[in-house]
Amino acid sequence: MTLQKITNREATAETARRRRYDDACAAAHALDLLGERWALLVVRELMTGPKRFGDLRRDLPGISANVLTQRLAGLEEEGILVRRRLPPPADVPVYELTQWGLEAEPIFQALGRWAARSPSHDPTRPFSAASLVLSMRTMLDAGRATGLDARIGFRLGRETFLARLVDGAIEIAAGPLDGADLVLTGPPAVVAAALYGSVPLRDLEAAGELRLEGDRALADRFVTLFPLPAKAEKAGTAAKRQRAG
Amino acid sequence: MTLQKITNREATAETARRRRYDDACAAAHALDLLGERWALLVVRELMTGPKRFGDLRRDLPGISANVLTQRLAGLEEEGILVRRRLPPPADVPVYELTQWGLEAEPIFQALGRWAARSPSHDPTRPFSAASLVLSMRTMLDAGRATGLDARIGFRLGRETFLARLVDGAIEIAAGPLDGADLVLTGPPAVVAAALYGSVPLRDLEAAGELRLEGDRALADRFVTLFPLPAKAEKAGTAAKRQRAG
DNA sequence: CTGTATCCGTGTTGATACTG
DNA sequence: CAGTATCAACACGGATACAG
Repeated sequence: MTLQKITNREATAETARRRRYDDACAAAHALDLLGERWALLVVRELMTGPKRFGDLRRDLPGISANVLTQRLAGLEEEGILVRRRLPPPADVPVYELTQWGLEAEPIFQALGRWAARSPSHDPTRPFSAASLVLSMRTMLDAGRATGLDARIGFRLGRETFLARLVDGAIEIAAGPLDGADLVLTGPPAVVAAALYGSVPLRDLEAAGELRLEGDRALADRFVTLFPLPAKAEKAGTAAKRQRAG
Repeated sequence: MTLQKITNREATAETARRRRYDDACAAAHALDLLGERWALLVVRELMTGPKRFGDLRRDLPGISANVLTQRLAGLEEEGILVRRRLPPPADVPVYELTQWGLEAEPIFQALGRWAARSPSHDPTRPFSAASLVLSMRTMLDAGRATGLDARIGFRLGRETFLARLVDGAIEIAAGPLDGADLVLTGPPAVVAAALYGSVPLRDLEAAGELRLEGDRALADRFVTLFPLPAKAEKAGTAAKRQRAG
């Protein structure tokens, strides 16, 4: 049995090496590190702060426990995250990105900005709190936000986030909602519907899916700050044009 | 046999749907589009212009013909690239990114910038011409390049590229070397060794791996324009520090 | 040259069960 | 709650051979 384990480990190590791209390009190396299925989404979920194993399972619909275990081990080995224990009295294991892991955020911004133009993007899927936070950081239109100075709180499931809008920039972090001018409470998908789906705030409120507390005029302006780019042409259209031209 | 094919197609379509992330996050959708093995590298190779099937096979060491076929089909279906025929007398099939596909370049820049800090990055691997061009666009230090106005040509295998340095920015495209102040000839990996590996130009020249024609002082300055970021801490170091702190 | 067909090893997944 | 262990199904990737 031990022999079996050893040969298995050697076999998987060997194939892991074979599955890497034999390519000096740094982008290809990034895929060696983050390209396995689920890896990037695990990192995404940790971008807003440390999480427990069970949190990650809940926030990544479809991942199985053993795959999550493998990804966490691999990402830790590469120095992208750290497994540690919260100090007592919590004393529970959590996974936390390293500084370098945190610096992967521009990757999500580039991916998100680009894919927002995809004709086949379906936004009516599960949406995690971390995704919402990252998307706001990504999609804020600096021009539309200039001159706005405000604090907006979000209650998304069990977590709370505070956003500070200053001079066309946005800063969002998990934490208490002290001093918020406005607080939005609801599932991430509903907040997203308001920001990106052009669903009127009062409709969401009337449906009981979203709760607003505080400066409602601020809320009305806030939902206009995240314009989506135009969709790319559907597959085939571009080809037809090329043939016609 | 036809029945077999049909059921196979249905089966693969079904699993393709299952293998997508059930996630509204745009970054997750980007992974649905580009996350399959080799997909992103195929796009990378096309970032510098249309290529033929055989070119892609050559420039992607390790990809197999059927995988390349599948990826090209998938990327075409999503509207990321187009298969077309070059006009006579060439009259050969080529693959070309759509406008939207070209807009994926920031993804490579984010991935490359981040992975350049990886402790496990091994730059002594095969290096394609497209990778070199993208890496120069990514890593140019605008500060170091200010005030520099020059045209530098590259002969990399069968292809030639002309870079225009203007006011801290770089523009590189495939094309003739007309009006170049300097021309570098050699394999992409050797040029990379000069730009990123701090290998002196005259050593590479003496070894017969690189040829310089034109303004040699310009060459000496050019190779200083692409500084690499500091490596992240090795896996374990950060963890130790966290435990110690 | 441009792919397609086929075979096979194996990684991924999801389920179940189990440990601490 | 936080994983580990095992297993079966299956599609994917890779190599080779082959076809238009």
